[in-house]
Amino acid sequence: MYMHPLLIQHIHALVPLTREEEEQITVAFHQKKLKRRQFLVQEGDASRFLSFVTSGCLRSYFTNDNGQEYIIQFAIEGWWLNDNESFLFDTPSTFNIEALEDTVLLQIDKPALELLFKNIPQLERFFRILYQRSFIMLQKRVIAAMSQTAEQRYLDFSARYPEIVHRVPQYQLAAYLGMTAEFLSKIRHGIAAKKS
Amino acid sequence: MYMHPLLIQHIHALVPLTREEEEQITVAFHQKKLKRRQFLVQEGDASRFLSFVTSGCLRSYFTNDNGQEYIIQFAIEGWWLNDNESFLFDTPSTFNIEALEDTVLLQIDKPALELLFKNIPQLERFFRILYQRSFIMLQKRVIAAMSQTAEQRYLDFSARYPEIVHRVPQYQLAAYLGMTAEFLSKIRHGIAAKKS
DNA sequence: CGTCTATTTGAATGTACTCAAAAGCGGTGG
DNA sequence: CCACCGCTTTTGAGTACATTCAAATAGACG
Repeated sequence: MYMHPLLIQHIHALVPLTREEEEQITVAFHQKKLKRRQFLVQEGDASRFLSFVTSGCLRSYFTNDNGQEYIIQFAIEGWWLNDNESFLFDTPSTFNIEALEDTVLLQIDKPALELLFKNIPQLERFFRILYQRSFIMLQKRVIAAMSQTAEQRYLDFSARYPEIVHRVPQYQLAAYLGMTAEFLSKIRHGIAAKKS
Repeated sequence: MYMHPLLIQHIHALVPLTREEEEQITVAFHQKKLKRRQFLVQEGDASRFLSFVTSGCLRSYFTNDNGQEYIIQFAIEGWWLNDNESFLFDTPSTFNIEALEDTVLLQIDKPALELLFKNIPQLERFFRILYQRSFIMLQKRVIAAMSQTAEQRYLDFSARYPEIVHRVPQYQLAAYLGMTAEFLSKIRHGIAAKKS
């Protein structure tokens, strides 16, 4: 069975793996394809799988009582995503994950992952480092949300993730950055005016 | 040498440990005491130690170009803290950690921690789970910062962490919640008025 | 008690939001 | 190839939430 090499590359970049371990990891994951606008997880579902994106683009978001959507994360090739709380504690998912493009994922469920952890301590280490890094990134996002204006947040994000900016619709970028679509439009207008 | 049992209890709550492993962990940490207002880390320092609080209270915060302070985290008994980015990547710290009360910590440096990870795979698992949970909490904080009013954030925090609310000065709570001290005062005034 | 720090109060201001409507854009079918 | 439809982005006016600055008041600690 063909399996995309990106996953092993990705893990191997942080921890050493033997050929046999690579093989064990590879067979533990299965592939899943999603069409654009298809949901991977919907609010209320159990998020049974941890997913790694090999191609495409998704968003995870939650909807508040007023029906307003807030995007928690975008994920493109080489990114992991799932509802961690649902996956870790076996609770219903509090948010939705939707494909923004046709997407291919590699998935693993919790029992299979626990088995891998047992056989391959290096994998536990990999995820320790991965979550530690994610933690650092999220702290930066909290600081940005608290201390920066909407324009600064947009400029910083554009500089850091230009690829995502041109792949997702503008109103979803606004929902990620914590502002309204109208206001982001005005910010962009303002920036364009300054340049000339 | 006396060592506070809270650390081992804390780890043991998530992963099993043998007596020997407990002993190994215990001797790897050393105790550090801080007086109120003393700094554990200052911006620009290398954050060489990972710290676990056995008593007292600290804050980690960063200062922006205008001199305004934003609190990233409070830590009381049973909490970990450090500048993860500085610790993980050996870069200068971007924020400060200050004791808000007389405080006792257990500390470990990176080489000693790596040695423990090598000898005790369960400890790597412990930190994987710890960072995963921290990640979940931070995602919630991002969502709160984006989607809730200042009053809602204050009420939610008060309900979840009443102990911290009464231990730290109000202006620092404001700096954690992402609002000015003046506005938090007005919020509290408004809530008191509603109740009567 | 006096000094320093923290909290409260008020007025003016600013940043971002809401609502409404118009304009732009991309795909689809005639 | 053009016309239409739905979705996205833009524009504008009015408003709300939160900030800034200044000053008064309250509290804590030596």
